[in-house]
Amino acid sequence: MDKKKHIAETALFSGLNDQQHEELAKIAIEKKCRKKQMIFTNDDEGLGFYIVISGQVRIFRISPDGKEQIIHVIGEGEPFGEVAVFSNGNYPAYADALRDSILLFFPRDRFIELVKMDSSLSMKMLADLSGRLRELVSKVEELSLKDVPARLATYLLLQSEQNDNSDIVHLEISKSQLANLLGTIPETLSRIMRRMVSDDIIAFTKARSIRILSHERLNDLAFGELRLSRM
Amino acid sequence: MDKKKHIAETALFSGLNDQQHEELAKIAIEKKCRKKQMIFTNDDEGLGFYIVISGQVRIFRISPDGKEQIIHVIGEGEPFGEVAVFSNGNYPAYADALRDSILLFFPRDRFIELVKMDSSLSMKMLADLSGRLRELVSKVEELSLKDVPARLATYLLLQSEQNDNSDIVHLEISKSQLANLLGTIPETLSRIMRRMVSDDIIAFTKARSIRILSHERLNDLAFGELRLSRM
DNA sequence: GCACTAGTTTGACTTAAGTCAAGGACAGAC
DNA sequence: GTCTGTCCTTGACTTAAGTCAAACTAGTGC
Repeated sequence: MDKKKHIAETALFSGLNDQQHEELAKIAIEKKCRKKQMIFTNDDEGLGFYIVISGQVRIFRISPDGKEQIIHVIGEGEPFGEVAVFSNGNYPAYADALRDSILLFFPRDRFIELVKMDSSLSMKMLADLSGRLRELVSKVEELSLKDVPARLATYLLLQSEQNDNSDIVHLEISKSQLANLLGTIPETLSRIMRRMVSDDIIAFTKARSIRILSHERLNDLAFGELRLSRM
Repeated sequence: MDKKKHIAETALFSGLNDQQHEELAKIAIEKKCRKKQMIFTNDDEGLGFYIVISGQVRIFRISPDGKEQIIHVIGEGEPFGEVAVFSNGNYPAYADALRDSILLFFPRDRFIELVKMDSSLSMKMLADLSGRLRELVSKVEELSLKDVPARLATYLLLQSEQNDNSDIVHLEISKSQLANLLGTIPETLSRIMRRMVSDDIIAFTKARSIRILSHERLNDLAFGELRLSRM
């Protein structure tokens, strides 16, 4: 595998120069994991961070009675586990693979050496962590201040936006995992989708493909200006 | 006001040397604000970040119908607004003063110049943002996976822990604001406190002073291993 | 000390969403 | 094509917690 090429293609490191990519590739270790394989838990010491080269990883927490809350879904080219690199201690959550995945692992000590020597790399990492914080602030808002239909609407709009405001949203994760991401259970998600179909806001073209019938009404739903009909 | 002295006393910058404190003091601007004064909104461009020298600030989001979710309560010596410095765009939330406050403001452009020149400063900021991320991951977990009594129990245990596991917790914010922090409403908070008093888990010594009667049962409540009696 | 305002508590009632169970649909392996 | 296991849907029911309103308490300013 051409580690340097993959590193250069990530959003995180793409603005760095060839020499920097070379240095990063030197310390990066390729790791493969199978679907459902645990990558780290919150009992594990934070020995480094990862970038997904192929596949998909979720970062999540588990409650004592086994319920899961997904914090992030990490797609190709994206980093995860950075927090443990820059603050002593364990990883703050669990990470496992939603699909068979190939990862690059950056050992903490060696990576920190690079960061200390290279201010453009440290600026990249500061921007990365700040972006993560923005996401989490929004997630806290949604979990506290929005009901589940509004959360789903927000998610669908965001997926559409990442696809040039396309009418078709292809779910990149299963509905059960989507429920875990939205802070609800699969039963509730299923019911809400049915109500959105009944209200002509969305339609299902295939199992995991949703057509948005009205961006405007979906937007109103996301911002609390519309409620779903009861069934 | 001796800016350099205050900067040196903050957890964020305390490990830096005298010269660094000098540089930071040169760019820092003192700002005063009154209780309830808005410091920034999420429509404001992120021109810099702040440190609380005295007083108390909350970072929060508001829903369309006016409900508030507090993201962080910022006490003396603590920074806020850092996210906007390292990622382009607006501040990610609102900030206002819970008490009359004195702040130091660090303009974004001048601060970034310092960070780029000084790897120990960039490492400090990376650690700061990572600590913030840890807090937010826990908050997401609590809002999704814990009921309100467990959230309150968790909060009280944390306050106690920060006071050497004292039996007495003095609430540093009003109960209404505590409800906003815990993602609930004052009515619910009041009812749950009453049930905890009835179950002999806590007692009120004064309006804002809580005596923890059983750390163990409070801990069990926090981790879902105990439920409150109904009233 | 008094009046006013803000914060808190309490009651009655409603609702969003969870629990539990079972059936249906889909995907993968042989 | 068939079988098995997993994912998803649906129904019945329950519950945590929210809404609305009013009363009570605490804090502040004069």
